[in-house]
Parts: sequence; structure tokens; C-alpha cells
Amino acid sequence: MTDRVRRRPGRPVGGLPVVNREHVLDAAERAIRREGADVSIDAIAHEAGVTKPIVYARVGKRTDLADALAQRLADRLIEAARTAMGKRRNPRTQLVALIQSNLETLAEHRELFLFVTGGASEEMPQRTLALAERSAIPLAQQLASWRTAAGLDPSVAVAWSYSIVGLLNLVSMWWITESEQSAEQLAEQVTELLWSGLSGTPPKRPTR
Amino acid sequence: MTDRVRRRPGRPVGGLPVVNREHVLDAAERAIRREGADVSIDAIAHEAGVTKPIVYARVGKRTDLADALAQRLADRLIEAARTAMGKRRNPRTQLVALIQSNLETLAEHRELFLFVTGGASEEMPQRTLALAERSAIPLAQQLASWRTAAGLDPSVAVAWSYSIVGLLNLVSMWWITESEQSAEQLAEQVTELLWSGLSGTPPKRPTR
DNA sequence: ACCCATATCTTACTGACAGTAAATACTGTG
DNA sequence: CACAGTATTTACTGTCAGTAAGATATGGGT
Repeated sequence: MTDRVRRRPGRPVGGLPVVNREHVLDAAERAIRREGADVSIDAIAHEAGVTKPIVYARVGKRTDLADALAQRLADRLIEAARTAMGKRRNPRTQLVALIQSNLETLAEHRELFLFVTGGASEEMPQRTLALAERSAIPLAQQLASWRTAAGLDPSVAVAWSYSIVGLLNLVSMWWITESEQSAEQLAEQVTELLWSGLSGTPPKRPTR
Repeated sequence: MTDRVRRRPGRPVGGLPVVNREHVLDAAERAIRREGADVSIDAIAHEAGVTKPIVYARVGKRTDLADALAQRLADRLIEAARTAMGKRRNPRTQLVALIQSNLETLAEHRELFLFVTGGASEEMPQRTLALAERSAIPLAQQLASWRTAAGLDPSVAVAWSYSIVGLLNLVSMWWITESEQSAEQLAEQVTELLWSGLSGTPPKRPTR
């Protein structure tokens, strides 16, 4: 779609919209892949074969675009996690699979991840949380039902799911950017923390 | 310092620099508090009582400013954690104190936190990680020494500290923005996850 | 057949802001 | 007292988000 068709101003022949919202979002993803998270709206419009005001008409401002792409990314994360976990039976092994799929999916969509999390600094918290929320809410439901079934207090579920999502976000960013080790090994290490916790780690009598 | 002194162009009388780097960083923090994370460099310069090129001369570009303020924020987080933990003896109680002090310190410096984490989207990962790193590295050293002392493998320390820092970042952002519960209660919930892990939570035979 | 309200585009503008170049004024030294 | 160096401001450039204004096609009413 990089081959832009020169179009005259005015309503196109045929009377129908030239592109729909999904096409624009697809183009935005391609443009972000190509140019990075600081891509301009013009570049996205060009990729979509239209001009800037069309992008605004279809998806709204930059933050709305980030929201929409966050939704897509969250869906992919959840889907990838679901299939990866579905192959396993043992809960701890499922956790490893969840973490590894998160690492790999975010690595696959590196620039999109950065666009979504780093986008615009005004109303930043809402946007970061919007992405987090979409991953965290299904996770929270799962955790709550597990804990209820185990006769434990389910009220920790929301806090725990934000915890896990935040953990995965930063670990993924670190891994994508700096770390050398394999996704598998890292997933195992992180699982060890989330599964068993720190309780075995510090000495009985604190050192410091 | 909001009362800007009108100055003529040229070297000031006395020949000495009018402000130093620390003054500019202080002014930047005040401007961020007042105007939010999307503050302009001009606003920061005005707050410092100088003009834009001085800000550039003292601290560099916007990302350099974010780096410098990230350093300061990380120092405050570490310091607050150290004093909060120092009052306790029991390791688990220390962990609660660490988490609660993190929540409260970031709430105290809400806009600065957003400026530092959300600042500029190009080279985003480096900056987010730069902040994370400064908190994570001391933590990693502590974890590594604990685990060595306990006869455990210390190689997980780096991954674990990024995990914990990421967890704290998102949980803090969530708490600052949306959550109603007390810092104390949330710190207890998160501690429960980090201390004991998920192992007790899922059923023996997975439900789904 | 024509008109005009409406729909769908593009061009062209505005305003804000990051970053920098050029001009200005002071200092201290030979 | 000129001159090299230093520390400031003014004034500019370039980019880009977001929008207003203009151009062209459709389709129903008369």
C-alpha cells in the first residue's frame, strides 16, 4: 500500500469511502514497523494511501490511535497466551508458557509495543493503564476464580494481575532491548519468582 | 523563582553563570509539578529565570533532562525504601515497607514519574530502562548476596529485580490513578504475591 | 434535466514547540 | 585599549499535530 494513488480533491468516483478504519489501523502498524514509535501521522496516512484528515476522520487523534492499537496488541497477547497455555496441563508449566509467549509476542511487535506504551505524554497514565487493563482484567478473573475454588480470598486478584502485567511489561522491554539470554530461560527464572516467591531468598536474620 | 528578572543579552555583569545545572533541574521539577509531564522547555527555562538555550547548555536535550530527573527520582525511591526498611527486622515486613514506600514516593512525585516514564517516544526503551536500571541494580545486588548466602543460585537476581521494579511501576501507576484502597493494604497484597508466589493459587487439576 | 444538500476527499493553513544560529554584552589579559 | 573568550538573549528554522477551507461526486426532490 506504499504505492500511493494520486487522487484529486473531492468525493471519489463511486461515492464510497476509499478506506475504512481497519485499513488505516493496518497501515499504522506497518508504518510503525517501518519508521518506529515516533512515526508521524502523515507517514501513516501515506502508508494508508490517503491524506492526514482521513486518518483523523477514521481513528481520531494520536492518543485514540494508540488506544486502538493497544487494544489490538492486548488481544494478540491474550490469544498467544491462551494457545501457549492450552497445550500444557501443569499449572506451573502453564505459567512458564504464559510468560514466554508474552516475551515473544512483544518482541515480535517491538515497535508497536513502544508506540503504545510511549506514545504521548499527556494523559499518559490513562493510556498505559488502558493497555494494561485489557491484559489485566481477564487475568484477574482467572485468578479470582482460582482463588475462590481453592478457598482463598479472591480480593487480591486485581492487584495481582496489575502486578503481573507490569512485571511482564518491564521484563519484556528489558529482554527486547538488552538481555542476551533465551526467552525460555528468562521465562523459567521469572516463573520461579512468581510461583514460589521470595520467601526462601532472604536470610532469617537480615544481613544489613 | 517564577518572578523572571528581565536581563539584557550578553554576558551578565559579574561574569559568572547565572544558574547552574542543579538550579535548572530544580526548576524543571517545579515546572513539571505545576504544568504536568507535557511541560515545554520554555516553561522550564522561565521557571528557572533564564531562557531556553541556557537549559540546553546546562542539561542538554529533553531526553537528557528526563535522564537526569530519572536519576534523582530513583535516588529518592532508594533512599525512601532504605529508611522504611531500616526500621524493620523481619524480612517479609521489610518487603511490605519497601513496596509501601515505593507507592507513596511515586504518588508524591506523580507528575515527575510520568515525565520520566512517558517523556519522549524516540529511544523510549533506553530511557524507561535507564530509570528502571537505577532502581534495579542495587536491588539485584541485594538479591544476589541474599541468595548466595542462602546457598541458592544468584543468577536470577537481575531478572528478578527488573521483575520487581516493573511490578512496582505499574502497580504504582494504577494505584495513583485509579485505585481506592490504602497504600498499606495494597502493599500487603502485593507482598503476599512476591513473598509466597502463586503456587497455592491454581487448582491441582487446571479448570480450563 | 437540473439543483442543492450531503458525503468524501485534498490542499493549505495555524499554532506550538524542540533545537540552534547569530547577535549582544561583559571579563580579564597582554 | 584591543582582543580572545565566555555567558547570555533574541530570533530563527524545521517539524508536526490538528483543523479549516475548498473541490468534486452522489442522489433525491422538483
